[in-house]
Amino acid sequence: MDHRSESILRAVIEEYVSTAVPVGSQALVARYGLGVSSATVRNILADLEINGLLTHPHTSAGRIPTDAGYRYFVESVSDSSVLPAVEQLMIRHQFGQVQHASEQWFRLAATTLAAANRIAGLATPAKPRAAHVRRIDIVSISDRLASLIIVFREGALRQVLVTFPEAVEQEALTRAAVILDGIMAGRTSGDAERALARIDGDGPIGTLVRRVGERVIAAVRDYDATIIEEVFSDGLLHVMEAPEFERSDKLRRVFAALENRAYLGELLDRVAGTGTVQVFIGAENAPEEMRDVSLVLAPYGVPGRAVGVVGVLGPTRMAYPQAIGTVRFVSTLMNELVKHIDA
Amino acid sequence: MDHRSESILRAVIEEYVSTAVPVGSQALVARYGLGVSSATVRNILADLEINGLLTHPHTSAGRIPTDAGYRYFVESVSDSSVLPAVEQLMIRHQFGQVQHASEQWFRLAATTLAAANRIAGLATPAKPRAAHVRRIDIVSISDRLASLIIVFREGALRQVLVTFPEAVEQEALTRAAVILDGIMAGRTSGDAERALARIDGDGPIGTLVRRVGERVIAAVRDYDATIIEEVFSDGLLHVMEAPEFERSDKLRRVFAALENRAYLGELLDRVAGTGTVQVFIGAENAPEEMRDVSLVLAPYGVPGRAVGVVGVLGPTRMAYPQAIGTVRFVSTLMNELVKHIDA
DNA sequence: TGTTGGCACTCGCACCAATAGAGTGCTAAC
DNA sequence: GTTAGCACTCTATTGGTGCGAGTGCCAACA
Repeated sequence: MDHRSESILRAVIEEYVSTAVPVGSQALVARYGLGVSSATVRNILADLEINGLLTHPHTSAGRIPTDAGYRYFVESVSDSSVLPAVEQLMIRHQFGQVQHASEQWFRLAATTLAAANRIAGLATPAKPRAAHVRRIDIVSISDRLASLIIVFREGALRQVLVTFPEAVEQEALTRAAVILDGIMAGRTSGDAERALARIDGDGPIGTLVRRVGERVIAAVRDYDATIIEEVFSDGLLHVMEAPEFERSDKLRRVFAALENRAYLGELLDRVAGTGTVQVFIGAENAPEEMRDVSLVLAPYGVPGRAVGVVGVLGPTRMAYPQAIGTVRFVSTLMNELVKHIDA
Repeated sequence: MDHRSESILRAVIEEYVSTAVPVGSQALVARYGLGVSSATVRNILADLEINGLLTHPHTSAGRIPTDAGYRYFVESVSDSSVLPAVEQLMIRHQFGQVQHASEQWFRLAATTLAAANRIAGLATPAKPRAAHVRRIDIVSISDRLASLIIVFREGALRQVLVTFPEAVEQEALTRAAVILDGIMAGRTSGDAERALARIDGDGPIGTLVRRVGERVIAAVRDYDATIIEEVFSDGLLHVMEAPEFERSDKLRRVFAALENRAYLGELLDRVAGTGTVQVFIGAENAPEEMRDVSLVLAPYGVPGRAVGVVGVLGPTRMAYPQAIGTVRFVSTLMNELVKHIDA
């Protein structure tokens, strides 16, 4: 494509992203020093429309970018979008504050992305395909009730209540925990199950170990089966403020679609496969409800082991370069953080 | 107040709650067999308006309830609103499914309340004023990094990362954990701090215990300082669908006010003090942004120890009797659940 | 051949007036 | 105390009008 056409497309997108108003030929020559008359710009706009990069709400309105237009734009700038050093420093500082509270990382990632782009920020904890148990602990709560705590190698934690048919002492629980810890630490659910099957001994401890062991395996399997453990999000209000969603129920459907995590899980797979920032624009999203929003997502974590995703969600009319820059930066930060844990 | 006036007020509220349209005298006589003419009803409506229970959007419109009208209505019915047995059974069944996963209780409570009332459901975990440590565990992650896990008597869990200046073996960590567990179990942050101060011994284990102990105390203090640990919510979409919020930004402000937990913390205090279902209608809410919504809240937990709150948030035009019934029921369920844990 | 000024044309939007309809408040009769 | 009747008020809707923004096209020009 023509260099001039390209810069006009760029100008249209820039203008439309910031004003949300269809942009006409006169506005372009007035606000962007193009060195040509509005008539020439009109011809070029018409060409861009024929090529499917722009469209018209109605005959006498200015142009707005199509999904394909945004796509072309994103392809042409994505590599060059780097976050300014000042902002990098600010974000890095915030993450420094919470580096010891791992459950806060995701919340902060979502909040940071939301605040930096004034749209919705998303983050999911890194989750492995097959979790490895790192530690098992059992805490007595009352005679017949105990709390089983499973720590995964990837840093996640699960707490399960276990009831017993008769009273069990903490001491017995501790011994059972030590045994289970011994046979299950470092194992996946399948390995742990096989190891548990080899345990024999009919004494009370043996029974206890088997009973609790089954619960451990069930919990690990359950964790494995969960595609996305949790979606931390922030700044959904920002998206509500966008004029395209102000008086419509489209956004409600987007939220509803987001609560069902199937699509996000699918995207996670695709993003994890590439290992870099990916942009999904409007109708490129499979679910009907997502056709009016765009997602900018990046994976983090250790490929092949635990992987999570961070990103933003906003109207297709979104400042893509900035979004790509912040998402890329936050994903590298998250990478640094989880690298230490998933050793 | 007159019995007839009261039943007309009731009819106005019932009608307005279900239609969201100001209700006129003719609609009342047509749909509710009042046995009087519309002119009589008009006189009564005028009286109710003088008493401040109803109001007028404009001269030629029907009546809508004021906050005071809802308040009067709620006072007159709140005791009698009990959830039908069928619904009780369904909800009880759902809670049965997750009885072993305590972190899911709050999520389920919010979801249940939202679904049953088609408005937003809220739930906060029960949190004590001064937390007691039940168990301390330390899991080595790498040479100089470990995960410190604190289990509170009330069932909550905190995970903190701890770094060390030099390499530390898991064995040393385990010994430190046993010592810390011994001196801190059953203690509040203050007690634990005093107990830690009495520990001496300059050996590597002593240093380790002090180092980790400080982190434990910081974490417990941090937990104590948190008024509300987390607000689980569901069904905010339902509220967005209400016609009064469909094309306005009021709801955005409500959400924003809710994210700042100060007001919810204040309400928690007030609700916990009474021990029963409380209703906060429209302008009875202190924050400006909350003037257009009502809250129906109930405490659960052990008064004086850990207390949490469950409830619903919706437009002032809300089916109060049903909301009160479900909130009361869910709070008793939550009571049963936590009773076992906070022993 | 590409660029430009000019101009007719289209369409949305804001504005205005007229009208229908819902509902009230008041009065007089029962 | 209740009711029918009626004038009155206010909203929401409808249809018509004019304005302005912006396009598309054409003819002239470099």
